[in-house]
Amino acid sequence: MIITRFAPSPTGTLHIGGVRTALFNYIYAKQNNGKFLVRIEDTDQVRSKTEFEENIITGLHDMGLKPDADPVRQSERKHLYLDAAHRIIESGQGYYCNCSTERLEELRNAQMKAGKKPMYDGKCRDKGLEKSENTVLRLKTPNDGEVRFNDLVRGEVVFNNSELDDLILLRSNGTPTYHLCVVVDDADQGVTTVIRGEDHLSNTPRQMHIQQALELSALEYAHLPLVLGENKKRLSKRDSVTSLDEYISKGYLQTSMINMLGRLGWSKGDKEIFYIDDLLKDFRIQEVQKAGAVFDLKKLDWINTNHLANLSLEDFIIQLNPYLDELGIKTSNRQNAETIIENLRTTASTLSEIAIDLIPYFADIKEYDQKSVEKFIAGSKNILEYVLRQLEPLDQWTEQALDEVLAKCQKELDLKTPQLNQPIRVALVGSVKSPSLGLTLSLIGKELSLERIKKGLEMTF
RNA sequence: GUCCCGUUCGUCUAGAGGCCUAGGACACCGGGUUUUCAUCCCGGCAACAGGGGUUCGACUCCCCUACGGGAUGCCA
Repeated sequence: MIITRFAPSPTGTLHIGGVRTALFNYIYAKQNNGKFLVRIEDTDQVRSKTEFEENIITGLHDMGLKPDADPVRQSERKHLYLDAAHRIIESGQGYYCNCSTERLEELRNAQMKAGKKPMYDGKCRDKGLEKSENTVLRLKTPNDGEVRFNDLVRGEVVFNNSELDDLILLRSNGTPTYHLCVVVDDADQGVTTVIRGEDHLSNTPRQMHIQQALELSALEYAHLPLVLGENKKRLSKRDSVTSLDEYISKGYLQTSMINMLGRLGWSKGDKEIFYIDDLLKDFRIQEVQKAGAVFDLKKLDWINTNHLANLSLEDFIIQLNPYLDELGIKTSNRQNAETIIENLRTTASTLSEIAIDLIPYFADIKEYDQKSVEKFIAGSKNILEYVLRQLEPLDQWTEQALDEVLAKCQKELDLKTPQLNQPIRVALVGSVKSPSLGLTLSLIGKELSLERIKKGLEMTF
């Protein structure tokens, strides 16, 4: 059975690159009737925070990437790593080293100066030192030969052992390092396929050596190209929005994020809109691009517009509600709330912006667009007064009736449509953004419409 | 510095030696529909990093250079 895993370290919130890695792991597992696991790599006690761990777990949950077992924490499995380290010592494949960090530093500098690759020179390799307070445990890495593996996205990858040094397995304080933990955990959890970021590519041969020392079977690998920011550099908080929760709070749908991330670095014909089921059916990890891919916010907007449009009204409202709540908007005070939302649902590409556009229909206008006021209201006293007089006696406040009144006004005042409509529109919603005028009036209702027009009148001269 | 990986329109990509006058999508620009906005429709702009090979023929294969990224930690 195929078992994949997503192994984040809780040193920050879940970012979109991580979501993509998790997504691909999830898809690959599901496509093979396998399991998708989550492992929290929290061995860095200084930087790891439980709040980040929670953020990651809820983020995965929000994305619908449900693990097939409860997440495990490396901090709770130390005994496994120490056990493994012990076996490596016993089998003579590791050794204690007491080289000081100063010596290592000097060594590195000297090697770089000489134009060589910096690596540990194996000074303590055959000394047979005993464990003591200032010794680390190193792995005896083969000096020659090569490691090769077949990467699902890159094809065959080869590393010369001569490029690899004896890496540290146990720190002098006795704690295990990342490489040991990863290898031990993957084996313990029965992981068969490691799908991770390209930044781990050169870690792979090291980990394979640990596997060999532990007599573990080799794994299948897929190294994903990195998600890049607009500057073509690795996505960083400095220059772009990286955190999943920021996208969620801006009002991008879960399905849009999945679509965007799944389509990033991969394609299927001319298709652009994918839901998780489409990905499960068509995605092939072998088809993902080898080069890094820029995360394009404009494209995300477009994708979200499409996903929003595909929602039923009922689902749309369910998705929208939290954003309305966020603005303190109550839709319960209007019996035609659904109709309003139905007619305004395409005003923007994110739920948070749509919620903002809905303010005039459910609450007081927060602010009038000054330009529109100057352009359309300021000099329209006569128009507004006239329309107000025509509207006041109207009993049938329906779109059709309103359109008729409007048409009549236009004829009698001898105005072009926008000349009549725009001033009224701005008075009604505070900007030039609204559905057709008759509809807008009917949505807002008689009482409030008249009130707004009177208020508009106060802005004229 | 050294090692590894990568390089098609601004962006995501199609392209596995002749199908390429390099296709699609987003963005952008123009036009149309719409009383405004959004939607929608039509059209346009725009790329094989550079140089050498191999071949009758190269975006596709090989080499070099350039550029970008990653690794080089008692971080993960």
